[in-house]
Amino acid sequence: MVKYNPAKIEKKWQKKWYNSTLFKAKNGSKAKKFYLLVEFPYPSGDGLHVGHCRSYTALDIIARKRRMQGQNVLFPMGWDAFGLPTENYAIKKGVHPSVVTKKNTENFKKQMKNLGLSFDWSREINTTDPAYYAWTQWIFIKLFEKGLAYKDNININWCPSCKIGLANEEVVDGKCERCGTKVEKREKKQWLIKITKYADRLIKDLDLVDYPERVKDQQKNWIGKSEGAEIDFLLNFKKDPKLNENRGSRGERAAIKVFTTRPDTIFGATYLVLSPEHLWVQLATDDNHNVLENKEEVKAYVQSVKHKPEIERIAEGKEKSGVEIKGVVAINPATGKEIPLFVADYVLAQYGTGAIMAVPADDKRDKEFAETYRLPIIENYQKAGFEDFGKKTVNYKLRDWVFSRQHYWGEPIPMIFCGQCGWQPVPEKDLPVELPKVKKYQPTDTGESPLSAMTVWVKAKCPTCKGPAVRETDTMPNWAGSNWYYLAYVMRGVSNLQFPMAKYREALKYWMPVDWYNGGMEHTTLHLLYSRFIFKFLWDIGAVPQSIGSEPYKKRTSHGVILGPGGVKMSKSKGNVINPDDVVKQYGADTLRLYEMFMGPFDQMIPWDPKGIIGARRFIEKVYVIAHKKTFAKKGNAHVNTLLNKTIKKVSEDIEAMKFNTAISSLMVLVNSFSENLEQVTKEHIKNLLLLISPFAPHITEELWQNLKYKGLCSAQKWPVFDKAVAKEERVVLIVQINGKVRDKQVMNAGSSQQDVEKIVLQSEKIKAWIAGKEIKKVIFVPGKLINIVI
RNA sequence: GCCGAGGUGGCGAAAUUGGCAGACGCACUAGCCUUAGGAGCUAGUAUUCGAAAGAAUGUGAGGGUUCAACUCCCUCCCUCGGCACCA
Repeated sequence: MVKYNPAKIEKKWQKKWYNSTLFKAKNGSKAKKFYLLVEFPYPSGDGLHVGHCRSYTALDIIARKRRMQGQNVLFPMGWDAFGLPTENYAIKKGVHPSVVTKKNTENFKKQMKNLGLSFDWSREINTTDPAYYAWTQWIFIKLFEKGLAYKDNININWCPSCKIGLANEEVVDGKCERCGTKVEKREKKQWLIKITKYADRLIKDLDLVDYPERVKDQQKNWIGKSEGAEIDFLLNFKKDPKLNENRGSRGERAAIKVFTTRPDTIFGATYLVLSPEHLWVQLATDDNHNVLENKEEVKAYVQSVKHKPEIERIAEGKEKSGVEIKGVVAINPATGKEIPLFVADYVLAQYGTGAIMAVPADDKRDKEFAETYRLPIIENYQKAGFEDFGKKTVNYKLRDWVFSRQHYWGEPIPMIFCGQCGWQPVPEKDLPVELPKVKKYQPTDTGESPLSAMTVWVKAKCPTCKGPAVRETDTMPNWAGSNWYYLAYVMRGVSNLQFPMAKYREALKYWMPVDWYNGGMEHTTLHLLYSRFIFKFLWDIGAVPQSIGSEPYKKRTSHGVILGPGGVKMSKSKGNVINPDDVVKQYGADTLRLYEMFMGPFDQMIPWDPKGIIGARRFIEKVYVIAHKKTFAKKGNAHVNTLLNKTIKKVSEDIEAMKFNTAISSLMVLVNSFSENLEQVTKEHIKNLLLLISPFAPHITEELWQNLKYKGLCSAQKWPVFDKAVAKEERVVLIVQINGKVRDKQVMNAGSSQQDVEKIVLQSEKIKAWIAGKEIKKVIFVPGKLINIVI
């Protein structure tokens, strides 16, 4: 017998597959469509990670099985290639980022092919391809046209090391997600996208999709909807009582508006707190006003907060700080009593109205503050009706999405600024706005994008008045390209992403929405939320057909992270990174695939066990030996027949439920049983075994399929069908319990009645000994399973 | 603090309309085979007692429901993930 040589076998079959149309999705096919998507990678210089292999293999198994079941499967792959590591590498080595990207994507693709992944490479996409980002820019323009993209001077999270503005999502523990440097506050004009306008729908429409509960919960939590009321607290100016006579244009008195989710606690409100950034505080402390008794003190406090880094402001266990605003008091509308005003940084400017009514008896933070500043705490106060005071309103934690980056390696924001006409979008016919070649990729010290140094490129004509104008030099964040990539795969099946959108209507109608989308939990409040939002927007403006619904992904699953041996995180610095190339070289791709699927539950974090992988290799070799047996039985062993049928059911169901570990374990049980009953194994048995294993270990099964002189590719065969009649066991082991404890086992016919079972059981010596001298109180009988005698 | 997931042998784990706890794999032990083994084959492997048959105990802790609980209910502890001065 020839020895199992994965290196040779695997190359051979990969060549056959990738030169065929086996993995190609067919536009307009009558077969049931199945759009299976796995998050496309950022092609880093490190190459594929074993974690990539795990989720790709998992979905590959599903894709292969569904194809065998006759479905028209779209299983595409591409590259999310804009990003900082590539840019940093380019800066260091002086190579253009596009050159680095090309090298990296080629390596990734080669590695994926080495694993035998059944991607439809004819639809490959790359977010850095100008034909691709023309659309990313087009979407931005649509957002602008609908008033959902705007430029505003905001306090941004600034990483002094990367010299880049960060979105809230990119700040972890007050530090830059990428480099770990402490994030500072910096005021800067930035493009923002109004995702907040979609907050409510992004929560509500979660009811329409099949996502894991933890994903839904995390998104809801992140959006953070809370219902409450806005209540006006009238002001009483003590220092300058004349102001109390002043009325606004509609005759109203000056008041502070607060937001609360508990208007019923208003009788317990003993003071108000305004955030340092509150507009009223700014006005009251400016040069034109003189209503406060301690203007300088308040001003100094506001200044001190402004320069405090974010981490210090939110530091855990930090004592609350603030100052009283003297010379003005507020009137509690419920009690009519005067209460003091404070400015304190524990109240956030961005949330609600930037001001709160403090109820120290009911709120932990207010209590802390009240205790520090010796403010009255009313323990037992009258509860108000929810709607007795104020106006009902809703607030969200979600903020608008900061969409500007001061970097080179990203999509240029397709906007032109004209002194006469203001911000104007680049006309569609001029898309894409291509990234110009620059000499230096470094961000500038002023925080401007490197593109700003390209004076020739920056100069532009205003699309509206044709006067002199300048281009926007900021680029988009690296989430921009992945907002719509699931549409790009569909479009690639029609043309190479040419305009206009109308071209793709039929294809989109056929393929969308994505039937099953797998990705990482770390994207739940980032990419997954962003892309849902952008899809809803495109749906709203009719860019995609209405018939496909307002959610891009029908079903979402997520994979667990692979940890290094011993359960620690894999990282270069710890030196515990497993390189899939090495594993393929040593054991073969089929072994790697099997092991990664067998190591544990797919959605769970799991440590790599360098020894464990040998089990997967042994399994393949066992199959190899069995399939090379010289003669086959004519008639199969009844037990083996039954087991095979049960395994067909188990494997089919387990693949759909992503219980790959138990699917493989049942295949191992089957193979072990084949080995034990080798004389009674038929060719048909082996054929079915190969079909069942083929999605998991596609190379070896092709080879054995060919050796057995079967026609065509194993991967192109029909998936075996479970036969209920054959799967039925005739003889079963019946458990005999006394008082709920197992005392005996009896083999008998599956359909035996209680009387028959009792007769047999009561004759057994073991049972006789147990019941001797005792009275039988009760007998519980579960047909085909168990009998329990209570004595 | 809030939300979510989880806790089972030496290790990864399996078992859910409540019905044999530990399937499958790794590791380990003994034996066989081999010039050799980091290869292969056979047997064993939760704990305690026992030569064995067998018995008792056992799924984070404690209580409860039930003929029967890893599974359901109550109280508590621990680990991991996410969010967090969001009023």
